[in-house]
Amino acid sequence: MDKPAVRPKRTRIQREKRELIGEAALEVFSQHGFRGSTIDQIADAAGMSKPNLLYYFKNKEEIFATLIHRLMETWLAPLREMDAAGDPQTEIRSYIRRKMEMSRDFPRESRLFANEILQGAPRILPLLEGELKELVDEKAAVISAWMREGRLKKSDPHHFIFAIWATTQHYADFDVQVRAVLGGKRSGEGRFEDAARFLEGLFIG
Amino acid sequence: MDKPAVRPKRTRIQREKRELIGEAALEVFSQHGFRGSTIDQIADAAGMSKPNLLYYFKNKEEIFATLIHRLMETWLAPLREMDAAGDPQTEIRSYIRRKMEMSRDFPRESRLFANEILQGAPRILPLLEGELKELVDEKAAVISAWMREGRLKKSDPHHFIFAIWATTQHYADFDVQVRAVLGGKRSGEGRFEDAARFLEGLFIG
DNA sequence: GCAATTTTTGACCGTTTGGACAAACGTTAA
DNA sequence: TTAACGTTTGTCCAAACGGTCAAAAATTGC
Repeated sequence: MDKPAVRPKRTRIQREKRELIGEAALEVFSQHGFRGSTIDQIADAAGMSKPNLLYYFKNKEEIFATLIHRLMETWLAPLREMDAAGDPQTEIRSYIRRKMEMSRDFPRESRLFANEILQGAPRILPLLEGELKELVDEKAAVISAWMREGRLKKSDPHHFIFAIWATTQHYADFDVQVRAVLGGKRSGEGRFEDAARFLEGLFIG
Repeated sequence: MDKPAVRPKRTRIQREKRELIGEAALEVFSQHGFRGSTIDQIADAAGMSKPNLLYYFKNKEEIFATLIHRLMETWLAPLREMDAAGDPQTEIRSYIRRKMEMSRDFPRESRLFANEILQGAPRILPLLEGELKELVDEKAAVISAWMREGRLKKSDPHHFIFAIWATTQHYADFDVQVRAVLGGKRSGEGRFEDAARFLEGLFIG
């Protein structure tokens, strides 16, 4: 209905600059949230002037929307990879590993996403109710089958998936708290490894 | 050092109005975050004019700080109640229940807290590194003892606690997503009950 | 009833912010 | 050389915002 009829043709510079702005915006937005970030901050982080930035994105909203929509793909990839034909334990373990790696390697993306959901998901609610729900329902069915076959401990598959999301993303979104509680000693980079091992035990063991 | 030397004496009206403002501010802050909220919005929600509100709180920051510090008490209470002398299974189950009830009954508080942590906990970092860390270390030791005695499945007690936080708070903080994924049918109020049962099975079963 | 005190408000101010715009600058190719 | 096109910037504006202030209104204590 209201999709962009034509994909705008972009020059090399436009592609590069939009990419550069996206990176800068991710940095800023993930730290201060949408309302807490200013176009000037993003422009500074991207090393350009505000009007110049607005030459590439028509407004602040569009920068944010572009970012979060691009992010959604990356975000769902690990769940997509879960293979019904594989071994349940291995599949779950891999899923947890991948999600944990994302928390470790892309904490800004995780926080950006968390922020959007916390505010009520104003920009991506349709995606959650559509694409995401479909994917989760599909994978929940897979997990459910595994449970019926006695290859995985029985429980509610939807809440099972929620629990994996919650626990893995916790290490990105609540990182400050995790580090504060673990204290200097154990809050080195090893904490992600420890957490991953713990979660495997929790969800599989 | 820099503590308020004297607790300011407050009239009945001051106590009532500060309470009223707190309630309004919780509503607004939990929806839009600190920077996304305006004093006018809070004043409106409290049914008073902006200057009037600023007669009770010297600025926006003070409203927020008051809220979040008051919240911390409530937030830690359930963990405080965990009793080393009790039965491990019962204690863990009660803890999960209480945390789940808080997500159901005080989602605004949960989101306010999540927001603060996401932004790097600028106002409560000392509390996290002090009071919270001490409490968690203490309870982790209790859990650890239970595990050593073979009364609870062995795992890392700190990550065990994190996992309970993450999963229970998920149902408040990511409520929109949970409801979107569960869809109309199963996203009624029963979802908290379902989740609580699932989590008991996960952490105890 | 009245003076002292507390509470409330309208008007106001300086700053920040998102965004517009036209003019300048740079690049390319006929 | 010059026309065409893409890129960059300085300047500007209106709205939103946090916060002040003096004065009016309400309440309280005697």
